[in-house]
Amino acid sequence: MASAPQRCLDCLVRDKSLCAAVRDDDLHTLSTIGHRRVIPRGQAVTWAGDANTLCANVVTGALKLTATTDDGREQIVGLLFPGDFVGQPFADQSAVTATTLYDSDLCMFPRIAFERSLGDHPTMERLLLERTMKSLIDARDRMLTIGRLSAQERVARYLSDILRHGGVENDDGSVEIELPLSRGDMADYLALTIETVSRQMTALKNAGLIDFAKGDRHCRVLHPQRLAGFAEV
Amino acid sequence: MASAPQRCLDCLVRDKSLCAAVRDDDLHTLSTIGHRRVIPRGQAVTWAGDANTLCANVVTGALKLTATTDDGREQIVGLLFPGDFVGQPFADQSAVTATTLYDSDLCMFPRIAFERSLGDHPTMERLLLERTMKSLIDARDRMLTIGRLSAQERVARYLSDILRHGGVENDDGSVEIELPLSRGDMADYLALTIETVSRQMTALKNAGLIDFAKGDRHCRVLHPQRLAGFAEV
DNA sequence: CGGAACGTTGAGCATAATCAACGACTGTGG
DNA sequence: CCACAGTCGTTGATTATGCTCAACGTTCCG
Repeated sequence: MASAPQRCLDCLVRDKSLCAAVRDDDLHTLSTIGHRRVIPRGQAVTWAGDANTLCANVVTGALKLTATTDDGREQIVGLLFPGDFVGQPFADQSAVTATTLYDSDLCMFPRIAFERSLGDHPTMERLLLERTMKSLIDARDRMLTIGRLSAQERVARYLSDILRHGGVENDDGSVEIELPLSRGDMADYLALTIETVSRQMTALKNAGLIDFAKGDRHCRVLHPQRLAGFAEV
Repeated sequence: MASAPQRCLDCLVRDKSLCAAVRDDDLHTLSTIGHRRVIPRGQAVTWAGDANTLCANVVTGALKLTATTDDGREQIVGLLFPGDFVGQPFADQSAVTATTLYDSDLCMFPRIAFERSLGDHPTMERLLLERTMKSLIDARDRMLTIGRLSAQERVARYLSDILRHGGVENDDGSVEIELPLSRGDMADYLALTIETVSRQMTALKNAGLIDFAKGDRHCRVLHPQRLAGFAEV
């Protein structure tokens, strides 16, 4: 039996993606159906309502999952980062539109072939189940955020979430974070308008909680504790 | 090998619950770990944040899944009806509070034992995966509803959803529906207040779209098409 | 230089929340 | 049998939150 190709063994997300559930020896078949591709920033890889042909692992970059009304109102219903899985096995139609936020490297599989792989690798199917359940909890948690928190709380909560995942701590207790979303995308994520997001950011700045020394997308959180306090929940 | 007990073969949700993925011959082990219990209306069966010990199939009745803020703001993040599955395998903590909306008959399993059963029955695990993905789509769809629709649209959409699932059509094209939620629960479901829900219901009534001849919880939809039009999306 | 994308800020407004009162219905206990 | 409290739903008056519309600054890139 052929062994796994080096490009899979060396993959940046070998231990973070669904592939983590597959042993090196068994990686062969998966590797034959998957192919890597860099998708430029701002490009959609699946469209809500269209035929569901694609599954993929995010290797680098980030994507937003969006739902939209007929008249164009948009809601970001999920964010994907390296190691995350894109797509919905066993569905004929795509439920969401997936768009890259940066140039993103995806390891793409034809949906049908990927479904077969799931059947061949129970450990991978189990991991997908656990991740799907985790995504469901996230989605429900965001229903509470969107439905019941004030604009101020939503923004504070968003910053706190980012801080929890990838903040870099300074000596003085402040934390530096990179904001993966533009103000517009933050608005679509938090179900607000751009203007409201902007106003709440300046409000937090004026309150001395955060600072923007290095540009709009780089944020220094001066008082992580107090910020978390604003986020309630 | 022992065969499945008659109470399982005769079960109301034999073909609708996760058990539908298990053949009669294999139902034995599942039947030994499950026990039926009627939970009175308004009682919680899992609490968000508490130890996650329970999984169950809904046999009769209905439940709401809720998330709440520290200060008591509530959001209904899901509704469960006969055949639906309650619980989250592989998690130590419950993410949501599940509360009965009516006296409800549940077929309950200890979580750990149920997880073992999932491993023993790949077809059931597959069905759970598909249902979890379906729930995720529902949750994301509701994020759009809650985040981007007006009060009027949310209420119209809610009624349309119910109509689609279990409306009884009359000769004249109107459709009768039973509302499973009180105005208060509708408010928590749609991220509105009771007053706003009430006002929107009367607005729809005054617009000649719906009628309440048989009480507040029974609704006659006079113009399903036009109602759907109000729901946009 | 001009234009596009992004972000901020201000003024005014609209939608839904809040606060309050009231009616209908149900079950309980005197 | 009635009084009573409790739950549920409706309606009105007022307010506040966040949206809309508009202007303007900055950065980046052709």
